[in-house]
Amino acid sequence: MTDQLPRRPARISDVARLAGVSLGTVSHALNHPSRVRPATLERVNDAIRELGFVRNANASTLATGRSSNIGMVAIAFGNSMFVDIARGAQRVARAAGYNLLLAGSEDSYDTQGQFVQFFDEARVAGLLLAPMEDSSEHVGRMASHGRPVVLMNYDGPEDACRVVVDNEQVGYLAARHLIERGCRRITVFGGGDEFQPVQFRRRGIRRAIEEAGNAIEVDAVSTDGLTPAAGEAAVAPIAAAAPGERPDGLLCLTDAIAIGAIRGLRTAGVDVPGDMLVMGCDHNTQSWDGDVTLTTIAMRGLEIGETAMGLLLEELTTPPSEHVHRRVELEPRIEVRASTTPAPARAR
Amino acid sequence: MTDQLPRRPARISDVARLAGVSLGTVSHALNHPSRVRPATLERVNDAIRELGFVRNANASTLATGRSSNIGMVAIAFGNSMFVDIARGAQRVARAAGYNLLLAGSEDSYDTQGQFVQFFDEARVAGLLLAPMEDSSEHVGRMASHGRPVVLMNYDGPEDACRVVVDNEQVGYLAARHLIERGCRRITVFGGGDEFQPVQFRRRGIRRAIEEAGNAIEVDAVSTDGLTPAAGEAAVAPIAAAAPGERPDGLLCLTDAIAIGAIRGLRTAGVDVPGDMLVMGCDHNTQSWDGDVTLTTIAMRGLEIGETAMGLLLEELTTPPSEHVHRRVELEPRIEVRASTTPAPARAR
DNA sequence: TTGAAAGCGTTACCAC
DNA sequence: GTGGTAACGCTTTCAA
Repeated sequence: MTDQLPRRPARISDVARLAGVSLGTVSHALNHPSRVRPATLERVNDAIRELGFVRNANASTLATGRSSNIGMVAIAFGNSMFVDIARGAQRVARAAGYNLLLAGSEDSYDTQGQFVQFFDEARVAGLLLAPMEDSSEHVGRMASHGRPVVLMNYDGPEDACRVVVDNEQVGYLAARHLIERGCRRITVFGGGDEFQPVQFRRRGIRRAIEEAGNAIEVDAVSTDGLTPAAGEAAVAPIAAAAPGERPDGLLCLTDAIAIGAIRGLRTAGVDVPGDMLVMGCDHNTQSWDGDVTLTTIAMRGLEIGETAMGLLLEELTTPPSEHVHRRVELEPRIEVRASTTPAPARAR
Repeated sequence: MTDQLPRRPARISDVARLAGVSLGTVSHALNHPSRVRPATLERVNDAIRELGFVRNANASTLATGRSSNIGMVAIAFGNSMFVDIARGAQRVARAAGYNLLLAGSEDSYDTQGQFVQFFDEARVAGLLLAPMEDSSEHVGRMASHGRPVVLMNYDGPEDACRVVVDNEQVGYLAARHLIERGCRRITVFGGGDEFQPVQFRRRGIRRAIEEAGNAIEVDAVSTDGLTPAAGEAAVAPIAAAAPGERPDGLLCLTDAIAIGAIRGLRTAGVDVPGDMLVMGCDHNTQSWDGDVTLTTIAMRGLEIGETAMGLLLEELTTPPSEHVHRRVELEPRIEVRASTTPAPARAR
């Protein structure tokens, strides 16, 4: 099959020599087959196969100045929304002849910057970025090098196209759901106020509460982080309160926190959903490993990815002078599950 | 901040001119700062900053013939095990100064081949591959170009290092769990016999059944695919059977199928875990969106990723003549949840 | 310590 | 149609 290991890969010139044609002809055969006589083409292809030749994309990008690679850096693929986004973007990219390269920033702005730099150095055609905070600096760097950036899931001052989900509506839907299920005393649970989606969700929650008039009592408990462990730790006082003293609904600002909270409550003997309804907000299936399935809000990741890649491709094929940045907003949807469905009403 | 958009990015020669040194000196400043006089270095760095210079990695890779990028292609990141693998690999790669680039083959051998080709063209240093079937062809191609490949989660004839989880043990643990929980009539549920992990799991199931003597009645139902929808469709006859006629335990060969099966059973009025215990096998949190939390087997993805990247880095730094391929096998662990925990025994 | 110059593998333009 | 040949931007060796 494969001959001896050719430590040095075959080059176009090797193919040319073997096929008995010139280097330029091989290049033509590769890039504009129609401009080459069929017989010659065949000889070239035979030589390519025989040598196991694989074109060097680095040289190619260097020579042409263009690349068919698009980079995507997301907060963390541990959050399944970003996996969905990646899948949606991937699909659209491939259909258009582009490759999507993925990198996870692991929740760190520095790491995000390193990956942006990496893709910049790799001279990708464009970048999809799902940041966690104002990333004008990173966006600006790419843009000043002529590489378009589309932001996802973040609304900031950056000068770029973006696709977001209406996070105020996320909070609104969540709060209204608990109210409709009979909660009169709701605790908004979780930290992360430095993250924009969380801020918006809080605003939506407020709107739902106001709509419900004075009927609802609300307070807030902060967690130290957004992990299940943080949720479990911070829920202890609530779990320890007397039945009459504790909230009947826990609105968690992320799914990860919700899972931890449920674990903490049940450990302390508070039943979910029997004694308290609990829900999450961000459809992070990766977090769904608790004992109870979680009501949450679907973030439509697939569509975010598809839309964002669509905007990027559009920008790629439009003269910069004619391009106008756009902002697309998608509506979230609630997904009701066991954690807010007390036994009597529970589907069997 | 950023000046006019320099449609053409700054090159080393631009930096050299601005700093008043030669091109070679700038390159030295970039790659061997210690060999450059501090004052010169500073002038160079100022120029770099001023011009917003970003090194062209394509040119660099082309000139040196080496790359600090490693590619990973996995079946699909919709399966959370592969996300875990990627995170583990990422961590180890970065610590060693490598970048990990991710691509999802979306369950298609062709797509996998295209990404392998892509990484081959990009001249990555090495490749992590989580294939779904014999990929000797892809492995061989990379290997013959001097690029090491480490396989993950697959045991095939390929000539390469690999990290696998003991899938026979997966099946064994699953079956023994159901037996211990009192099941006497178990249906092994799901298709995918063309996939190696599934084959191994079946073997382990058989071993557990044999160990239990003649006490256990077993049969098998095939699904048409591995999706929740396939599981839901195929479970209909079981759900329709009279209580005395149906199994008391359903051992699903993947989590995705299990979720579908549970949905189908409950829709038909069969309670899980009340009337029947159901479990999955592959710890795919992405599938966990049913009404009941799922007992499953943890696949230790993080460790697979870390170990595989470790092997790859080792191979990268060993002369090919001295390298000997290794196979590392990790032991799975069971995670018990609601779908196999009937009410009486259920933790509250 | 710095500079000049020869590649790295492709592409693309221009002759033939 | 095909064959030269000059870039592309960087690294690295060798001299100065």
